[in-house]
Amino acid sequence: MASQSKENYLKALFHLDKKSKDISVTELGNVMKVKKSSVNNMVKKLATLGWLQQEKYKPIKLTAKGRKEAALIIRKHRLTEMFLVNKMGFGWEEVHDIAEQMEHIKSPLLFDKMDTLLGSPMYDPHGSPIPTKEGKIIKSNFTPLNSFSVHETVVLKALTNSNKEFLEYLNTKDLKLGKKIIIHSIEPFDKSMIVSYGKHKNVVLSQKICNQLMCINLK
Amino acid sequence: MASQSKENYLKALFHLDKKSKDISVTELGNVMKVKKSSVNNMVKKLATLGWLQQEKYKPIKLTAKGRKEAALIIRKHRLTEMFLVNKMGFGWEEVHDIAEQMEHIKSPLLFDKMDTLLGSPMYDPHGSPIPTKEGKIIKSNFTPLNSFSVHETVVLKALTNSNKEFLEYLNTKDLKLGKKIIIHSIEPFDKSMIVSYGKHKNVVLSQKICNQLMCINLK
DNA sequence: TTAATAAGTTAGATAAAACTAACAAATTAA
DNA sequence: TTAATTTGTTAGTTTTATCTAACTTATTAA
Repeated sequence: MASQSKENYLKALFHLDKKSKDISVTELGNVMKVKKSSVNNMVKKLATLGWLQQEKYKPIKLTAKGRKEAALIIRKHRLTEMFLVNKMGFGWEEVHDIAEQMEHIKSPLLFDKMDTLLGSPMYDPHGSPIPTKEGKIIKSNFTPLNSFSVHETVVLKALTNSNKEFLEYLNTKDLKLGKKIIIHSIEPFDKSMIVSYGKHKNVVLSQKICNQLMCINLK
Repeated sequence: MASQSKENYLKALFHLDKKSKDISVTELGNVMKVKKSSVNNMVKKLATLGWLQQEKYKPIKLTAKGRKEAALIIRKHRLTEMFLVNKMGFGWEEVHDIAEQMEHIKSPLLFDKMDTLLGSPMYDPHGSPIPTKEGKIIKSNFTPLNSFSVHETVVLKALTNSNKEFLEYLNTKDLKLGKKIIIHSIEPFDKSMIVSYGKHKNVVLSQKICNQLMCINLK
């Protein structure tokens, strides 16, 4: 059974892997907030666990085994977030730090129970897919609000970023997953959008915000 | 913020303190399953945290601060157990190991929420009192089934021991907290009792078992 | 295409929490 | 009351995960 530290590296590796396939020691160090010599050290240990492959001076490559292991940790994280929000009444902005600790708990039973009580949810409260018990992750076909055009109506399905400040901003705007968003216009110079959703009419959303709101076209 | 290891020592100290006031290095080592030199080392660190007082070759004395800190960890443990049983459908024999991990989670909010959802319970699923947020523990006036006499009727209120095997044994006997137990007779030589409770008539309970069933006289 | 810079590696140090082995103090038994 | 035993302490080692500093390889720019 792996230490919490190893599990955290593995998670970071997994997230970097999604973006770029090739992972650098420096990048991983930045994410983990440790020096690159520490990364180097740890990477050797993770290699002996079969979670990644490493050749001197070459980028780090996660193995299938490492990816699966990571997915199972992320499963615990996301199930916890869903449980905290849907069963315990937490706001979506409050659950990350708790899930960050709970994801290291060794108890298949606990997470199975959460899964059952939640009815095997496919997404967490921020719209991120929950990996299956087999470590499979469904690929969502959501695209940023940015990528849609004027007069389109879309549904907010997920966020690319779940940091507290962003979520609190969305709370002030009453922007929740599932909301139907109508795009009225797009400012040519700053790419901000004027949209309506629910009771909120002609709300301005900056490009930065729009880029983090993952949507699908309303059929 | 203290490490998990320190928190575990503190808990062990608290439980030993309840029994004997004076705590020895050897005793603590036995409970923690570490060598006494390790205990000695750790005790010095806990002393600098103000959790205990130590004089060379003298027994260890928990401070009020240490006792309070310990009570707050035990509060998290017992609230978790109660939550797992009452809100998630776990059996009382399944929750100890999970709570053992959850008690180290840093999130006052999580445990406040459990407390609220449970309606601020006074006891955990094994009948142990849940310390208050201020670190106070109510003293229960329960006594072992042993201590009662023939023809008395008592109510099972708590267990002195919550190990899995014992709890599974109680499950097979359908012995739950709150059951009214009538004492029919006591064997003079082995002190076993013949009792009835609920639908179960003339059940034999060994002295060892009776000693771990904490009851009160039915008024 | 060499020189500067960035990225990766190695060696040695530190802190936490455990260990073993040796020793000192306290307790118990002869 | 001395001797044996138990209990407690100290010193030095190990493992994990970090660090700094020095060094090597790779990449980028002049």
